[in-house]
Amino acid sequence: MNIYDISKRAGVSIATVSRVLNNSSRVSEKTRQKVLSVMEECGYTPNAFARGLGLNSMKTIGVMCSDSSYPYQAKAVYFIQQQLRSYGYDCILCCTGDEYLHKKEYCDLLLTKKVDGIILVGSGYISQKPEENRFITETAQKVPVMLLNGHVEGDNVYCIVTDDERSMEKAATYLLEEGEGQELLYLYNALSDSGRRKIQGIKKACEKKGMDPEAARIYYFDGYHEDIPRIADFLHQLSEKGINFNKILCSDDSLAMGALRYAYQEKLQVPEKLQIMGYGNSMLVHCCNPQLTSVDTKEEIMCRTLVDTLLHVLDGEEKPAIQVYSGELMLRGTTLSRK
Amino acid sequence: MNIYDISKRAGVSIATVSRVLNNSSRVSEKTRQKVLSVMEECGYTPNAFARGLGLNSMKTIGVMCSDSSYPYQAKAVYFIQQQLRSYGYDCILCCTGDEYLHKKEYCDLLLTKKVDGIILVGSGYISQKPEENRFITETAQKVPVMLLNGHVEGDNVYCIVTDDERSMEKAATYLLEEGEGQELLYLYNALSDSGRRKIQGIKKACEKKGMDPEAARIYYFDGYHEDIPRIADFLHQLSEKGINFNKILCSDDSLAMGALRYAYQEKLQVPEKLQIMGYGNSMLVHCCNPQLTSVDTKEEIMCRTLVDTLLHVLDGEEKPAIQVYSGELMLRGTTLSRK
DNA sequence: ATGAAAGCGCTAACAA
DNA sequence: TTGTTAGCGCTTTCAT
Repeated sequence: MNIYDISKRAGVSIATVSRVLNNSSRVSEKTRQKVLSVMEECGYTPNAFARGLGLNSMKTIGVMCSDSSYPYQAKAVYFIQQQLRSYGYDCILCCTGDEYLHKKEYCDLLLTKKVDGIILVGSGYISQKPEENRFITETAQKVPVMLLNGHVEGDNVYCIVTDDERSMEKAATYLLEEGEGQELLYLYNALSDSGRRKIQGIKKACEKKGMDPEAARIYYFDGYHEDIPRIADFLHQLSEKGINFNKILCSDDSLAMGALRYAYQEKLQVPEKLQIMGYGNSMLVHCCNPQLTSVDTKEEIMCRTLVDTLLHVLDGEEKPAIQVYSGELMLRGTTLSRK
Repeated sequence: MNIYDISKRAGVSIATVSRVLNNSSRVSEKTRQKVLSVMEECGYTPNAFARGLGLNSMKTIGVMCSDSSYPYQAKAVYFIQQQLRSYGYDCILCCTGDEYLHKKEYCDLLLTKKVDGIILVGSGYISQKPEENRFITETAQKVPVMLLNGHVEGDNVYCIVTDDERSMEKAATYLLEEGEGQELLYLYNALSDSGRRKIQGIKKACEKKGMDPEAARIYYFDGYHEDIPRIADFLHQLSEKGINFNKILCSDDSLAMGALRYAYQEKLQVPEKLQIMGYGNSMLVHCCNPQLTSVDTKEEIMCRTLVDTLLHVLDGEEKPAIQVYSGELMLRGTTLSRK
């Protein structure tokens, strides 16, 4: 069943059928109805490949992330997919891992598949080495590239980012001001673009409190973010080494889960003896006792904006290259509350 | 840049170029090298749409799930995507929600997009009403349909399932045998196919212990699985109503998080006063104190098997219609350990 | 408003 | 082993 069959049965030419298919206005209402009813009768659906060949688009967007099972990315992928569908677009999902070459290869793969645009989820796609970001601007010469939480300058590249530096600065400032002492430890496990911005925020907060930002207790946990027991161990080792802290700020809620486990193992009361703060405001904040203070990064609205922006760009409209959202501190039981 | 350009520059016909593209053995090594080098030079990649039109396939698989941000589904989608890619296939992700019509519509949409196969993630795709499962068998007349944790009979439908009934029976039996009394409460929040099998397992365990399976304390939490505070409230209300329990078995780890919150709010010591068991063995098991006893459902191996099976089917091989995996009890701190 | 016909870039049957 | 050629099912230009 193809366009010829329909045209015969409807007593028109294939051109007319095609026009109906593409909602052209240059078809009389009468013939349009006739053609539509024949299509209905036959249960006809146009061949997507042939259509793609003619239109040079199959209305699909490539969505890349390092690992879509990570809570943040999982949410992002979900929101993006939903929003794309509302515009009639589908998404091809690619989990690239963290290696530069894989990222680049997947990008090329998606171009080969002739997607209409590419979305990079997470700041892991931005490197400090400019040459490792070139694949993004190069890709953008073919299709619009959208970055969620990453920033790179280039034609046809659009960035939707959280103001991680300011958000982390706010979070750290809060902790430094609450409770006794300023033994703040910052724990992170991603060396990404946003990871670096977060660290800047921490240092800024320290500086403003008259502390030496270079002496800030900033530690990198080199392991899988879901490996809660190892995170706890890591903190234990730091403490064994004589590093003092009574406040832990984490780059991610799951790291904070490790911090809570550490507190439990060491029988440190939270928040009296140890304050803990996460980042992301994921479902994990409710999975612990007391509940976790965290920073809400407005993920859903960011994803919707990202997709809206992309679709406007595909429509040829002008759009801002960067759109920044601010994080919001969600105070809960793992931190002391302001008197 | 197309196949004609390449053929001209390489001094061969387009048929030969096409053969090289498709790894045909009917090309001399010399011309193959010549053609390949020209392709390389020109940075040529074949047009995927034209290729799809000719081959009637673009090597894409449709992956449907209700909400890819739910931890179980997020993991499944990730494993499936990775395994598909290792075979050179890509996946189009669709989040359908729970409504029957949406599921059916997405299925049709994927067929329209001419995917080579469809994977349904989660038992939510199976209804008790046979007419609501018909879209699956109908779809299977066009492309192979794979079910992860759902079971339906039909040509070209392949099911990879956890033995939820036996697994839940094992879990419930364990709880009934440990500690004082048999006040076991079963909490679930999905009325899906596997949800029903789990309940059967609970009843069976009760029966074998000489209890009336119809009197079993089986409760449905009608809410979002991530809404931990509401789950805790729900348990509180049950207890207010005079329903006694000192053991809670949950259909899902996130429900168990709610149970732990409840215990915390009521100051019930876990596991001494209240034993809690989850299902799924997700990262959440490490996010609480004590750590959560749960049932490991072998998600990764199931997903790999699913994709392997699909690819063999696409190759025309014969494959079993059902493959069943057993769950494994992972004992941790929220349950009493066997003496 | 409608139709004829020339692509789009590839595959594959058939011929050589 | 290689080339010729007829599709695949659609879009779109150019007539009418």
